[in-house]
Amino acid sequence: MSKILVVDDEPDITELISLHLMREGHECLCATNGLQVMPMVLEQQPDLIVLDIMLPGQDGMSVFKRLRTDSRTRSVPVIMLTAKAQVTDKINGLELGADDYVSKPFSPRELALRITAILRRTKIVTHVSEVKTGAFLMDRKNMKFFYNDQPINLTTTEFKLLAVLLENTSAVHTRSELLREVWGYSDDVATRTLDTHIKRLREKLGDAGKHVVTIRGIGYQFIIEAPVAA
Amino acid sequence: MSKILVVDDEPDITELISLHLMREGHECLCATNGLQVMPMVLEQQPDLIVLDIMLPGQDGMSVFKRLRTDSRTRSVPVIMLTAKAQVTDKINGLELGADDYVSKPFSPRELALRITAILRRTKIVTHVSEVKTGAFLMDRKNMKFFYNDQPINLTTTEFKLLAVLLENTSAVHTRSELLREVWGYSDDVATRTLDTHIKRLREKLGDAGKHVVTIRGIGYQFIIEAPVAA
DNA sequence: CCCCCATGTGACGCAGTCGTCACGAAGAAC
DNA sequence: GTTCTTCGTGACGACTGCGTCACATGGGGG
Repeated sequence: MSKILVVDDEPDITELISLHLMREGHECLCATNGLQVMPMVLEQQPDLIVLDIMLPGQDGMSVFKRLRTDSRTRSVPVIMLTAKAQVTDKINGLELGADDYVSKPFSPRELALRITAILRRTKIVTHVSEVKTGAFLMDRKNMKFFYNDQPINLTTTEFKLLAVLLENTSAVHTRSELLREVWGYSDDVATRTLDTHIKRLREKLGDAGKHVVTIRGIGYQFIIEAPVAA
Repeated sequence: MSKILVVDDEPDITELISLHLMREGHECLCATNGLQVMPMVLEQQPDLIVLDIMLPGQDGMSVFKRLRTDSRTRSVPVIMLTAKAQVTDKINGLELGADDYVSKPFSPRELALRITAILRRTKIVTHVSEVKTGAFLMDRKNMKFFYNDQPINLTTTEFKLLAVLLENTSAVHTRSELLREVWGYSDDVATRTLDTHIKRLREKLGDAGKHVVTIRGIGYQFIIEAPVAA
């Protein structure tokens, strides 16, 4: 049940494709002119785009480049469609960052399956959200945290706090920033809760707790570089 | 700089592939027998697998099925490799959930680019911590969950449970799978904990609780399609 | 050297969450 | 319809995690 944008100027092809896509249970949008693409993508936010290279108004390749250079559309998967079956073109498309490449004449069933494959990947992989920072590994999916491959059991609040600190290890995170990010406080509140949780975090981190550095009068910072031993 | 497992029994092909992969800066592992695959994947945790359909010991298709039915390996992208270029085989592979399909003879450069395309997708999407599924929005970063933009307060366990269910809305999640994924139970345990948490989840979801469907004797499934009204 | 203030630390009570159990309801098999 | 199994549900006790407070510590400015 995904929203798919098909961009092609040949009515019989778009019809063929959308027929198959709808049969698979997808919602299907169509555009026939390259200039319509960006506005449509921004407005409709499709889950995937099928893009013909040959287009009137603006050729498909430059449409594709625009999609990939705009941060709002960069992550939308694109399958390229073309009549030229030469390997060089195929490589051009993939090289630019297309997710797949299908040459005409193509089996609409195969296209539909390739679409499904990419959509599945998009969804599955989203869950692989392990972020490694130095000897620290943050596994968002299982909400687990590892230091030198040793699992460390953190509570929800501790996990969030550490996540914010690890998000940027070169910046100092002010007290109000942390209170906002972790606790959702919008205005400055004088509370010792943050201090207590920093303490608990340091305790659980053991040796690694030294990486959590107090910036007096400002806030806290997670410093990766080996902290100066006491 | 990704780890890639190439499974093929033809030395010249594996050599060709690994040469190109290493040139692109990837780390390359090889297996020549289907039986080696599962252990290697579990131990090495490759980022992507290139799998030939024709293998001694165990044919590629059944290796692939095993990879896709085990939750520990389900999310690893697989590119299928085959000598049979017929469309039917192509469809077979994609249908089973391969991420791509390349027929011999193939351009090693094209294969490398397809690999890069899939890896790029894998990585880009990893950073998107918000996953939208139908009217449901799961925000892993802030560990928040929304239904029709209404925030729903979930506990850690409830969040994990729902995350696994939403991971694949087209599959039934068995009781043992859920107990393993959420609670970390490795062997089958007879417990009513799961039932209770399903109940609590349904309560908190309110109307949307209907999407959590019991598959009697098997487990549970999150079904997006509008549930049959009572 | 002294004082002030920011932070560290331990203790405490409340609220929320968890797992278990007993009982009832609902399917499935026959 | 009967029986057996599976699942839903409510209640309960134990435990964990949380925020607050009081007091200790320690750095910096005067």
